[in-house]
Amino acid sequence: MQLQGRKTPARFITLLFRMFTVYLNKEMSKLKIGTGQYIFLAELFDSDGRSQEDLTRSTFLNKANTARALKKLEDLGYIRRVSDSNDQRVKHAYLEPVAREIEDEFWNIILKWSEILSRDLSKKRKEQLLTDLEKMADNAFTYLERY
Amino acid sequence: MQLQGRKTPARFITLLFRMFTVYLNKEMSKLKIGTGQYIFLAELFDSDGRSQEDLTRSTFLNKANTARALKKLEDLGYIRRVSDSNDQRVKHAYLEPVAREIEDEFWNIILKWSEILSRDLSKKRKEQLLTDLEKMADNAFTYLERY
DNA sequence: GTAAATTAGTTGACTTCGCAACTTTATGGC
DNA sequence: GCCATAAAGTTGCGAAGTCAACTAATTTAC
Repeated sequence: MQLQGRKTPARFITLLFRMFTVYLNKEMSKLKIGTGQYIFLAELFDSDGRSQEDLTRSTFLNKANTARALKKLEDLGYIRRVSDSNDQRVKHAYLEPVAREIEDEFWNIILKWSEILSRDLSKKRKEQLLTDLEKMADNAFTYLERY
Repeated sequence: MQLQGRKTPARFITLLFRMFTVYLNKEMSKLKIGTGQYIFLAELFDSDGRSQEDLTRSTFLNKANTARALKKLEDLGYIRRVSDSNDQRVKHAYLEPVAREIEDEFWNIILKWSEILSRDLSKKRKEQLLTDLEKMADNAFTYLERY
């Protein structure tokens, strides 16, 4: 693969994301979900019952998009949305059993891609890389927070 | 920043891309371009006169999307599209002087983000990270090629 | 040399995403 | 308590992206 021109982290991340999207579009179609729903399912598998506002913040997507993606997941039967009893403005998203049924396959798709990416990297290198990726994400987050 | 749940390269890349998009949307609006045009301008600044097919392959976007994004860049006056004299099917995209005028500012926006990301990483660490990102991109590319 | 297959690009229909305006509910100041 | 403000979610509209069907030009097979 020949990336001509400037090699910056930003360029590689864009490229890696684009390739991941191509992969996801093919693999996730088996589970009847698209790239628009993938990220929300991942968040909910990590911790169920989050509010839309919370999901919006942790995905860095727009709240309008969150509302529509969750609506679609609800229509598909993967989640249900429940109003907070203390604050009627807030809606929490809860996974339905159907979602749990695909959870293993879902993570396998993500893990497979992660293995493809880190092929031929030593265990030590992989760990270092994950640490650095986390550091970058943290730096970006801190910057955007005080933007 | 608290990424709960599984820490895989794939998750971090998704997150980093999302944050980059938020940043780009704000910064690139100064140059009157959106995220849809950014990636094509970057490619053309790297090497001018590429064909749409070539740009489609190196961005991992859909050729339909390439056609429309270039049409928009053409309408904005940033590029012109010229048919190949040997193969009338092929169209090459060439940067117009107006595009060259914003090139420095364009790259500064990208470089600034790259610096934000790698803040507090040693020079050695940064180099290692770039090498590893390139390796991952190469692995992904190889995989998708023989998909 | 010509018909069939391939390739580059375009278009239509649809999904994903952002922005801004809106509704509804909650909070703060006085 | 009451009004202004804020906060969570929804909706309209336009931009960005995918897929599949199409057109036009080129290549391949015989």
